[in-house]
Amino acid sequence: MKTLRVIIFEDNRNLREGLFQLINGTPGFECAGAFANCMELIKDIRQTNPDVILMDIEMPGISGIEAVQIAKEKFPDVKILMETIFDDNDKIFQSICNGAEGYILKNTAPIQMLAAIKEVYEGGSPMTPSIARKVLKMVKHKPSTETVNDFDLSDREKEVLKYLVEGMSYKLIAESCFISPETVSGHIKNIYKKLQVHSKSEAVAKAIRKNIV
Amino acid sequence: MKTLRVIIFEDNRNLREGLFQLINGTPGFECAGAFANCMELIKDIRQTNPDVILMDIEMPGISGIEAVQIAKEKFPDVKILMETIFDDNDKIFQSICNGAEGYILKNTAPIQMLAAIKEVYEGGSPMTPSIARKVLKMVKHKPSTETVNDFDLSDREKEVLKYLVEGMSYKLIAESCFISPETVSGHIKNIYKKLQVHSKSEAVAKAIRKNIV
DNA sequence: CGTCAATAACCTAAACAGGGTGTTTTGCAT
DNA sequence: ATGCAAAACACCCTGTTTAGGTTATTGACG
Repeated sequence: MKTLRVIIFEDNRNLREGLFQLINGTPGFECAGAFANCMELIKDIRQTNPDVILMDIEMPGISGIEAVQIAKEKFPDVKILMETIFDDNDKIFQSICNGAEGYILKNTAPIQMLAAIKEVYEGGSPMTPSIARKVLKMVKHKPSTETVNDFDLSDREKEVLKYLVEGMSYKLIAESCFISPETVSGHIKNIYKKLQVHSKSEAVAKAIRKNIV
Repeated sequence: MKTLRVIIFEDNRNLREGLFQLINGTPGFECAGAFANCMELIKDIRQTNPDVILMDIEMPGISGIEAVQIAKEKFPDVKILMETIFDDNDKIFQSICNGAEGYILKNTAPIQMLAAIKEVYEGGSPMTPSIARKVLKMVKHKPSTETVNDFDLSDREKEVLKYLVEGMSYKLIAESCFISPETVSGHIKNIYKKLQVHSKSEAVAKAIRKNIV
């Protein structure tokens, strides 16, 4: 199996050197660089050509979160494993949005740290359970898309509503459904009653917001 | 430390009995029950009073996903660790929404299985890296609310558009803005040009979808 | 001084909201 | 199978709203 090239961005000297030793001392791993900040991020990455980057979230100057964004833009294939002391919701969320693959706490045992490096390389997203817990809460709370409510619309009414949302006139809807415009009008009257609205635009807004479309 | 009471819902007999042996054979763990289906879910939980439930996602009759919902409703404090063969996006997502805490693949090593049980009990959300990867994608893609695009609408135009989305007629908007209906009409013409639409409903749909409101 | 946003007005054809009446289809229960 | 109720269909009428066009004044900004 290929030896994994790893580089480290970590401002704490002890930790940085500790990780360097750990990685270089383990068969199958190789630490191609260990840097105290991200001032020369692009250059550092280019010169070391890593498979995986270990990135501290909290760093002076360019933070790990910004660094992820920059690095991912230039080197989309490199896997990034974030290291953090605090499992702060906001920072995790930002890192995710910027494209980091894994998230582990710094107090993770060395053996698991190495396992995590290997896992990000293989396409997984290792994360410590406490961080995973927070990520789950994000997933659970963000898409507040529920509303089983379809307001008792019939199939035909839903179809007509869909066309309404697309901005079509009664006439166009009639053509799409192969029915007369008057019938469309009839359906729309019923839709309005069921949604309790009085205009196309209100119906469209409600349809989108309540996710009926 | 307290011995963890675990129960299992798993239709595969070999796996069920294997897990039962594993858990009962490990100090600090105790398997209080192992069931082949969720027909008597509530009764089973009440009688065994578990700390953690190991729940197979794929089961005949009541699926693990449904079971999570039912169980969490009656016993909100019990931690649930889902087990699955396939890391199917949709099932994971549903389980999360129903409130399960952890997600591991069935081929996870026994030692990690036990670690996962302990972790859910302690408030974490253990998950195998491949599942975590999918969860991350959900977080990352769900709030796709970006679109810095506000289509160069002026402040007044945005205000008018906001009222449009609320379903107001030109006349009502005019009153809300203390301007004449003709002026509203003028603003709306400009809005249509900028959004490249030709009706209220299209404008409303675009405003909501592109998040201008 | 020119440009742009905001304001205002007028016009016309088309579209819409809301009300009614009536037929055909179709699923469901007796 | 028979018959009811709910959908889907179709048409009419009336007044309102909207889309799209033109034109023009004001004040702010560089």
